[in-house]
Amino acid sequence: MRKNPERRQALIDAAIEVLAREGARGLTFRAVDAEAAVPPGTASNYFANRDDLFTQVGGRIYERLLPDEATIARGREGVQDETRYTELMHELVDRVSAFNSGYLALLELRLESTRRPELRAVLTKRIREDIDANIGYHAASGLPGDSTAVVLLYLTLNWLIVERLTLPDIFTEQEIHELVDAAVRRSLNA
Amino acid sequence: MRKNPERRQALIDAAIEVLAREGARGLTFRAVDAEAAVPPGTASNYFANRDDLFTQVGGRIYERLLPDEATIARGREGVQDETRYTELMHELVDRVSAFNSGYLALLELRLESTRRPELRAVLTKRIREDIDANIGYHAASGLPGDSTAVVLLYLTLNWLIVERLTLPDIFTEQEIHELVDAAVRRSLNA
DNA sequence: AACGTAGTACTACAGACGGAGTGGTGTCAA
DNA sequence: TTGACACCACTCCGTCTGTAGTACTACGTT
Repeated sequence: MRKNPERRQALIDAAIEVLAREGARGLTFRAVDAEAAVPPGTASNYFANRDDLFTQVGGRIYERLLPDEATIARGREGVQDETRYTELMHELVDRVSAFNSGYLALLELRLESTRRPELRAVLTKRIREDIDANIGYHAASGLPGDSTAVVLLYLTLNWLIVERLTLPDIFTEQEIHELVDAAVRRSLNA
Repeated sequence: MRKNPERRQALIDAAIEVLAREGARGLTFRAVDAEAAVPPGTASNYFANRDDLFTQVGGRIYERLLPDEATIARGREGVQDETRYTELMHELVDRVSAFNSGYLALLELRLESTRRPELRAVLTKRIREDIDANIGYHAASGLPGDSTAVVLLYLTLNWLIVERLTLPDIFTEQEIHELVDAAVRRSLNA
């Protein structure tokens, strides 16, 4: 098991791209090597087996989907009114949709987690933490809406992103924009 | 291309189970033959190639997820008040969650459709029809809530099912029940 | 400055698996 | 007799995992 952290991270990021493009079964050592443009056999040195590969990707994927620290800080300061909150949600949906492969990879991991207990444990922990963090931020902002409202908004926006990424012809960009607006409004006026 | 419709249907239903269990890359002629307990080579006679197999499954999966005609008729008659509507939504979520493999298979198909234009076209058509039908039913029921409210409810319940099926430890059954209640209430009181 | 050692990058390969596709045989009914 | 179909056997091919082993590099020791 090799140690070089940059290389490991590069391999995991490559694995995310492979996951999104080829699906869970397509995530193989060879494919990761090729995507990361390293000699064949390298991934095999960094991950004990495919299970380990999935688990490590599951541990990292969420960090890549979340906004960076600066954005979070900026967001936390600025959320005082509904307009700003709505803007932030649009930003969220756009950012996640823009990191196309990241979100698709997460979906692949979710499906794969029905077959891999270790992966399921990692994902459950990460996502639980994210939901709790969102509830916390919202509570701190002082805006109306209890934790149920936050969770419902989380659910709605997630599937909206799924629709946008997997079947983009179901809703137009215009409709998606309006749906985000409506969802946020509903969440705050409950 | 063989014609026997019962056999074809049995093969497609077997394919749904394989999809849910093994993922999209695991959906092969061999696997379908084995799942349907027919001699190897049979699926290969019924589907021109893997693309065709995916497309035909995509055409059928939605029929299996939707309630049968009788239930729809019963539902359409009975939806006069919020209580009954809420009951129906619980039924919906439970029925879809119960046909576990069907829903997981649909998710696999969605992800696969990013790679297969024909499949994407079939799924887009089916799902568009379903959403429109839901909007129509709701409008006919006379209950409050416009089409946006129906779509938002659709989005929310979909991801709730995803959470329940892929990472069952995120929300307890109790929480899921309450979230369905809250989502329906919010949808009708907008 | 020469040498040794550890850690890592890279290569090569064995062994195995599984899939697509094809051709052929038997059977039954019109 | 002819045609549609179920069933079966077999081949070719690509790719995967896991491992063994070599090459390179950096660094510490003498």
